[in-house]
Amino acid sequence: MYDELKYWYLRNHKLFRALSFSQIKQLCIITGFKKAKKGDIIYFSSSDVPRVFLLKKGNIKIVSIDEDGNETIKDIIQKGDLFGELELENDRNSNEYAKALTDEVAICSFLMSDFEDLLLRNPNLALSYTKFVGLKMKRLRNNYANLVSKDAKTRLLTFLKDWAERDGKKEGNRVVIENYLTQTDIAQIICTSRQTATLLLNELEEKGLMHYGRKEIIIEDVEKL
Amino acid sequence: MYDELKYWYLRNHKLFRALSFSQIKQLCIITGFKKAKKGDIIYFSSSDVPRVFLLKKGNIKIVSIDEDGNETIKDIIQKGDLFGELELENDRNSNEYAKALTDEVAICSFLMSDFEDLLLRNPNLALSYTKFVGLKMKRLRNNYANLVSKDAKTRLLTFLKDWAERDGKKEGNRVVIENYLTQTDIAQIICTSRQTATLLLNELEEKGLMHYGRKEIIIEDVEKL
DNA sequence: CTTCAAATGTAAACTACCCGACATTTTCAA
DNA sequence: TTGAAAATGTCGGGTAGTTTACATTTGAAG
Repeated sequence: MYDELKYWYLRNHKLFRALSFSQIKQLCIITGFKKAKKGDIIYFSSSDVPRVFLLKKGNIKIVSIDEDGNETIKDIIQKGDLFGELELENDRNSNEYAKALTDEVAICSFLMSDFEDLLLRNPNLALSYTKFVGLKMKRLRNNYANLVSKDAKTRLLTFLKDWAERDGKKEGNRVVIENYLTQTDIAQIICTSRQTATLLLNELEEKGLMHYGRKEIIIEDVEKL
Repeated sequence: MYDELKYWYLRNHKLFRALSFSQIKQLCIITGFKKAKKGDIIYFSSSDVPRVFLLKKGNIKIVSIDEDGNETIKDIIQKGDLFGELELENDRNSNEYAKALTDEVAICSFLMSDFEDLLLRNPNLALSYTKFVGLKMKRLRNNYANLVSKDAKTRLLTFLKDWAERDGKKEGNRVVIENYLTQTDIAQIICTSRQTATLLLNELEEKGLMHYGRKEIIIEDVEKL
């Protein structure tokens, strides 16, 4: 029954839809399964065997700590996303970990070596996977271009639009986003200081363009952002 | 004979080493081949069919222009690198082009669809390719982290070390790099203004740490950078 | 050998943003 | 309920780096 559940999770991912039952099974047998709640830390690039993870439910952030002890947000992972050693190269020296942003986070994982085997036996999957990684790369590129040429305000706006697009409930031009990020998180994502982020958010609020709440963010008109 | 040459180029790339002659041939038949000299512009994300490119010889930079007409260097491609629509997704709306940085640039290309076919028929290649893309992604990530948390001076040093590592001729701790970049290029790569880059380079020169010349760059002691 | 455009050097004014410092509010566990 | 920690709000000084503006040097084409 537990196995059935895990099967369902994978089966429902567009990447794995093309697989046969036995192929899924092959992954599933070795699959790890983990639940977490808000604030929990999930290590994955630690002493363990390299794994690929699939976020089944909730939201998490990938954080890395540099020599000086500064936290940097590397990525925000949403339901249905794959993460971990996507490069299929184990990379021991990066000290990254994941942190649950919402309650009820569910993650399943499989061994990288098993995944590789599966890719080898399933060229179609390999191709899909490559495209998937490519997509991630494109997103990263966009962020990069943004960071380089735009100021903090523009970056915030871009981020908000993006977030609304990906995660918001639309009602015409009005968008409501379930907010699982603090202003500090947002600041880190758009690469600015917390104070600047706060300032800019309040500025938007005063202009009546959006409302920032700890539980949800309401954008009155996405077009006007 | 011409075909033989192209075959050799591909054959010599680590990515394609595992392929049989006929498989290479499959790619090669449709392969485009192009030569360029310094300053030439090579369009690739234009009206044409989507392609994957392999830089056989020389160095090029990938540049994109944003709405305001600002040039941004997206990537520096070196001999042996694949580039183009690596995501295997054709992306019409990005106006990027490549520009030759050295004389005697040679590029071969193949149709994306052919490449996909090949990947489908050759799971091993698909896996290698995925890892290759992953590596690119990791590099991009590093740049990103650098840009976020370090100042211009550190970024310049990191870039120089990196360049020396990848492209320099070492004689002990002394490294000579063939210089195909202008200071403007370097500035764009490390995301700062030309003036700042000039300033920093001259600062390093005064300290006797390196010599910047238009033809070559000499780093007296990489360790001390 | 000229000429002209591109590359490099230099300096001052200006500014977006960081950083430290603190007040206020909210949340949550004890 | 209450107290402490985390999140948010606000302010001003300091500064790295941009921008503008111009001078000088280099190299390649005619």
